[in-house]
Amino acid sequence: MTTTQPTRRDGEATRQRLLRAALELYTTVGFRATTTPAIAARAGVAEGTIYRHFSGKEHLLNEVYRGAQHWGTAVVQETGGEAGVPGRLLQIARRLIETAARDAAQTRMLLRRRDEQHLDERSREAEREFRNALQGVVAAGRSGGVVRQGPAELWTDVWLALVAFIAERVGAREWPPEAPPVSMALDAAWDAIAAR
Amino acid sequence: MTTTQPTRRDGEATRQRLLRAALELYTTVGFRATTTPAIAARAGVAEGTIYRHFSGKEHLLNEVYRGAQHWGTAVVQETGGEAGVPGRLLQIARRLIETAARDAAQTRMLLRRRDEQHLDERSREAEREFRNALQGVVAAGRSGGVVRQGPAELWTDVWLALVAFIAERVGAREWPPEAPPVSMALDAAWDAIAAR
Amino acid sequence: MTTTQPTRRDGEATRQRLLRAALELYTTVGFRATTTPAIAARAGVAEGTIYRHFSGKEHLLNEVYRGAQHWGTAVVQETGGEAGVPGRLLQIARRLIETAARDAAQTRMLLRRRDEQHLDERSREAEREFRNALQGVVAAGRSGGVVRQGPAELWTDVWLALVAFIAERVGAREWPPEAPPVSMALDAAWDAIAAR
Amino acid sequence: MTTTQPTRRDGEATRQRLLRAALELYTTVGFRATTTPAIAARAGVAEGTIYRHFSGKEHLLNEVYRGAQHWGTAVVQETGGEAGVPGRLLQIARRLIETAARDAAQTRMLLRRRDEQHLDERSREAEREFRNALQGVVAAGRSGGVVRQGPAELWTDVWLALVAFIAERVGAREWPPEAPPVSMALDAAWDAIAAR
DNA sequence: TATGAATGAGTGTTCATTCAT
DNA sequence: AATGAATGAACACTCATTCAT
Repeated sequence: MTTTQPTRRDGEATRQRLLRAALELYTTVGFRATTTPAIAARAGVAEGTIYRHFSGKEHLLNEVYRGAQHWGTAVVQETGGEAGVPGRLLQIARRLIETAARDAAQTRMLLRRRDEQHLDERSREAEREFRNALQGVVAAGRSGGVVRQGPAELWTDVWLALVAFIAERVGAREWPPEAPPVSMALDAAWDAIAAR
Repeated sequence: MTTTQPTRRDGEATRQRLLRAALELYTTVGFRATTTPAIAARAGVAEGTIYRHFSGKEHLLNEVYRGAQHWGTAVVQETGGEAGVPGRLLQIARRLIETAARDAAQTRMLLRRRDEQHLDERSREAEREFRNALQGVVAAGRSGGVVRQGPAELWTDVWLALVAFIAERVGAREWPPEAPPVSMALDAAWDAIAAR
Repeated sequence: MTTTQPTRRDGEATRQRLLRAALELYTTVGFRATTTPAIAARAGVAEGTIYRHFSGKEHLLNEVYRGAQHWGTAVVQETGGEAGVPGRLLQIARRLIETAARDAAQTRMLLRRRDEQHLDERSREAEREFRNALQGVVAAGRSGGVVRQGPAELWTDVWLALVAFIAERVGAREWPPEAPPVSMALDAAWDAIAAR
Repeated sequence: MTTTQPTRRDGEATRQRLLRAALELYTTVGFRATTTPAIAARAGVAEGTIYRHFSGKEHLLNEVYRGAQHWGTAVVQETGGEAGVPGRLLQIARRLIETAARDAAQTRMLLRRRDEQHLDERSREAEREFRNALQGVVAAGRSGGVVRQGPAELWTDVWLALVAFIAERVGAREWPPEAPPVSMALDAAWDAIAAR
């Protein structure tokens, strides 16, 4: 038996539970409707405990948001290898969609476009990193002539809008992650930005 | 006598001002953050006056939402004529985008996908009407072989996701309605659903 | 029967009750310990009602404070006539002490030196007006040679410190307003600042 | 062996730091506004540590208060010698004012008249001791005919009210301890209670 | 029809105190 | 003796809704 650290009352677990509770609430009802009583109840702690780990509701939102953006950035960075740009985008989309099937909240948090007024500078920076990582892939496609002419930023956003749409459906359990509409919509996403 | 009833202190104007104020607030800050004090202040009436015209905040939201959906349905129905399906979709998109340039709120309200928990059955019905009207166009394209194989519903949603993306940019004044990115993205929207 | 105004629900009465409740609490337990539930309970209204009349606890404090300072200024201005400076100061002190006997809160609020961090600029200005009015009397005494040499401001503060001490005792019902200690202490207050 | 006990991890230092931190906070922001997080932070210990040394916030306040009163009593007792009553009072006042210049908190705590609701019986007793010690000096003056007729208690309070006023100014660094207003006000304090 | 004072449930946050370590 | 995570009651304040005018 490898005991898990001499335990020291472990406030880290509480922190994680709070982050998870907030993530789930934010992505289902939005920031305003996510109340501190609800977060605490879902995390199974007292309301005051939130403030031992975060300076406030907004701080908690930002931590959660940042986590999702970092994860998204990692997803982009981990793909690649021998695949060409279309294949790499497909890998990324598949990873996001698979995750959405298991954990709708995380993907939703990554792709959502809401409550931006409550995000701080570091969060926006994390978002930019994710976008830039993805845009790097698209720009490579543009250079290679497989992506349409025009700003890579535009095609990144177009492609992402469609992937977000698919992930939302999968996250909502309307589509299984391997169902035909997913593949069809992924084809459409590529065709939207592919050079003709 | 065709005059609008003379004696009635014409609360209709008040009603319209409330609808407009609510529309603008909903589309910028969301349902929860749209408070009755804010609606009343923006409409220039007392808070209690809201309840002369609507049974509550939720009722007001639904009226506003329904108005936008009906307008969207009308936009779809008014297009057509001799144009083929691609041309007709383009007409529709252009109408929505032009409106977004002049009045971001209306288009945003039509295309937004949020706060659905607060919508009543009639509102959902109005939304379905709009979707169906548009889907009729797309389905015609499918029958005509110009739209991809697969469910018309799917291609309607895909196309709409991209038009919503464009309208949002235009409504936020990031793109003028006639700027190149608009046309490019509209092309992409069509290519996403066009038969190859 | 002279009816008191067509009544129009009269929110002014509520405002006055809130001011009075706050005055009494502030002068007995201090600003921090004066809670909004306590103010509302003492005024016989709901807690939310406070915010219909004042922007917050701090605003309410300032209104109350200003009221006391204005009253103090009026007391100084209403005295005078044929009496010399010593007589005039005595008149002022007597008015303050009589009021303290009937209404300890008002005099306490006028003379208290606490919670200054919560006072706004207008309140400080009102305080300065009171001090200046009183200082005018003391300065006249200095010019007339009946008050000690040295800054009139200093002798104003010294005199006021002792009057505050007396008013506090009277307000606390430890001394009746006409009891010997009051007169003796008033003599002492004058002797403290009188030219020898 | 005169060494301070060697093994004990000397929590006495912690206790002193807590007393000092509390003293400084109480005298600047008051009892209610002095929070346990603030006390702990200023003392450089964890919040829970407070409860190793004191049963609660109120206990801590009382210890601090008692310390100040005992110090005040000692100041009174250490003066005297060949000086007459006026000289002795002046010595006392000077000691208090000098201390205020170096350590505003201690003198403020001795002379403050606030938060009495939180003081326990022993604290009130300590306060009475200080007052009595001082009153002994004043009573001696009365017997000797140099202090006014009337209760010694009254003249003690009058004199102390003015010394508190001076000490406050000095503690607030508005007056240097040797500046002319200090001497003038000290003269006034004596004249207030001196037999004519 | 319109008002706006009043309400009370609910919000985010603070803090004195406890307790396992 | 010391820590600091956890608690829950209390706080200042907001807001959707009601109702007398």
